[in-house]
Amino acid sequence: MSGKKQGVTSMQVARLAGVSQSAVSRTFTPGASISAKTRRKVLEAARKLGYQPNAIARSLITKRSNMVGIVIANVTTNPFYPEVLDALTRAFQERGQRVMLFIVTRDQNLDDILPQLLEYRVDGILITAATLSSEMARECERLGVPVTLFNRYVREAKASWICCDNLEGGRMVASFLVDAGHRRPAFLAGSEDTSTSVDRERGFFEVLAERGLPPLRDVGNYTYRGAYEATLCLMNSDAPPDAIFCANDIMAIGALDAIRSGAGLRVPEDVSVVGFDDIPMAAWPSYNLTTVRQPVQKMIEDSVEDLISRINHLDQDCVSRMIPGDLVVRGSARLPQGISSGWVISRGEV
Amino acid sequence: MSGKKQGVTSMQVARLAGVSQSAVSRTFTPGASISAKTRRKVLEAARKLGYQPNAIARSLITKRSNMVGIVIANVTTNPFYPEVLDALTRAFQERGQRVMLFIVTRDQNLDDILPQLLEYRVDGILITAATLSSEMARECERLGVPVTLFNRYVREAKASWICCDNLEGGRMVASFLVDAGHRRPAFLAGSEDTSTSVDRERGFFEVLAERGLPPLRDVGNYTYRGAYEATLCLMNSDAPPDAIFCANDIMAIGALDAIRSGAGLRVPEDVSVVGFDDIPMAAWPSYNLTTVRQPVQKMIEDSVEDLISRINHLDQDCVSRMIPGDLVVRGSARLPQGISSGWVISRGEV
DNA sequence: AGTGTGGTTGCATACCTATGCAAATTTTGA
DNA sequence: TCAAAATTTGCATAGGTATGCAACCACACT
Repeated sequence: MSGKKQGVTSMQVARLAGVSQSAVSRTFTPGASISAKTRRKVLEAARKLGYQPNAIARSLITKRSNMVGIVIANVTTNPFYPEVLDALTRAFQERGQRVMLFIVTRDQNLDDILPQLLEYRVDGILITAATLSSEMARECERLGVPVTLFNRYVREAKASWICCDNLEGGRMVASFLVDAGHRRPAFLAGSEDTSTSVDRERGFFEVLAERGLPPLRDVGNYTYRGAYEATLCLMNSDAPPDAIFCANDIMAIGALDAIRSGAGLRVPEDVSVVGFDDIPMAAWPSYNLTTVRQPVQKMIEDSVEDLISRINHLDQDCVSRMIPGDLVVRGSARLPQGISSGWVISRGEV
Repeated sequence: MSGKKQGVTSMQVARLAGVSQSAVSRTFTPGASISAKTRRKVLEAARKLGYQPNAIARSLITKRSNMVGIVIANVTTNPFYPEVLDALTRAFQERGQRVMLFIVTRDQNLDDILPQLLEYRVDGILITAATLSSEMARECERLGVPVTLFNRYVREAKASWICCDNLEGGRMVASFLVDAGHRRPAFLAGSEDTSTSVDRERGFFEVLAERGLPPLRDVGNYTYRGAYEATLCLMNSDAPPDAIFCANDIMAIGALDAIRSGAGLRVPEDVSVVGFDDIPMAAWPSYNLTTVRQPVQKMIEDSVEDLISRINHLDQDCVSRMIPGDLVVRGSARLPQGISSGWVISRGEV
């Protein structure tokens, strides 16, 4: 604690400019009542002294920190989330909100994290790939801090959520595979305790059940390696699947590599592979992955819009929004009659 | 602006507990002089009211925000950086520093961004994959805000930097390839204006010049697709290279795919490929990439350590540290005599 | 000239907490 | 038991800004 930051204050600027501290404040407050002349004097003095308003002091008095908290998990394990973080952060930056970031491990308990955000009186909180206890939701509500969930949903808690329609996504893939003639499609789960994986699985098996097909499955823990090994295991079983639907793209890529290099089979001639997310890698020529595209841009826009809007109108209602994904048809899965590679199929078209 | 946050203040807690506001403050200030009995009364009252100290007000008076700014670029284009961001954020979290995040486009001008951090009186700033104008460096110094650069270095500016030894990394790769008998190794640059790419290239061509070999090169713009196309272009030229050293792993993977699927050649029999970073994908069986591993953990630790330490001792000197990377020998490049796949070669061993 | 009008300005205060200092209390030691 | 030492407590103030209010000013209009 040596050395001294001697910040320049509005008082010092006021003295140099020969005006009151109020005038300095008003100069830096858009829309405040200030004449062009004094404004000029203040700006001149501020420039000379290298003055910059103290956002901390401002927050204290306006009760608006202009900071939002972002809580995110899975940044390293799934390339989908860096994209999300990037887009979210930019969106908030553009709207004049600073971002206070917390990275948590998969579904780590947020009850230790949120208080750290609330301490700083963030104006709002956006939670991605993690979920919220109802006590914490109540706490945020009590403090008047709106919360928006991205890709998770909640029942009772007073919070908005914007979510890709994972159930319908799973259904689309199942229909697509069965229509293409597959009789033994398997599901490769991410982890048993994330709603995204669970919902994709449920939709998938719902349709298989309707078509009278058995529910094959294994777990890949959302990782390349986990999927690689699980796939080898599946393919070496007595009755191997003829198609694999993976809970995300990274696992689909792991499955694909396992089928080709590990098991020495061809994709999609011997086995079809379908993923979920549509990360940039999915389009790479060596994978050319058929997958469900999450409508990221739309989801981001809606989330940010909702949070900002509720920050400005604290009485506004929460939104609950399921956004459908599109099936992007590439080369890693056999095609049903009448569908060509390169198609993008939206919900209801199949 | 409707609805009211009526935050609970230390004053209200004090009244309920029948003590002074000072007592409340001291209860929440580690090491402050407070008896167990009053402490208990205060905590009880605080619990009843749902009180939580206001970090904003605290920052105002202590002149310590306990926030650090992280500025980062390339989060989406290079999987190396999400890893870095993740590790950095966790490290700061563990040390009780909140993270204020700014994501910028590649080498966007930071002169617009940093003032936004300084407004909030962050205790320190860490800059990754972007660089700092000397005016801004001076500004930060004037305000007593230490700055640390991660993977960039600066000459005159008063800032610490921790950087992978890119020059030496380039030299290692060149020696390795030439020793393996390559006569026409090419360099695939990231972008012309980032020091990482420039230094890797310089080290690479230094050694080639010493060995009397010509400097082949092209540019891949740090992306998979850019590398894919540039590689095809190289391989279709009159005198194609017999090895390609790429400025990062993502490009190396693009090059690899281009050589195999695009040009129909074998790796490493026809062409060797070497990358830089050692992202997780590099170890995937289908790529099995020989690459230079950046000592991420060490770099992270050093950076965070330096910044925190300089926050606590503002007069402390800045550090300038080049950390050597290791050559991780896998299967994408032909081997020199006496070296087997699976080796990790540190600087000086070749 | 007088009155009214709209725009500026400064004063004083509030935001919420931490902390130096002196007073008050408890603990220690003989 | 009493004085001295050690600990705890409350008072008052500071930190840097925004803003309601009343005073002020310039100007136009009658």
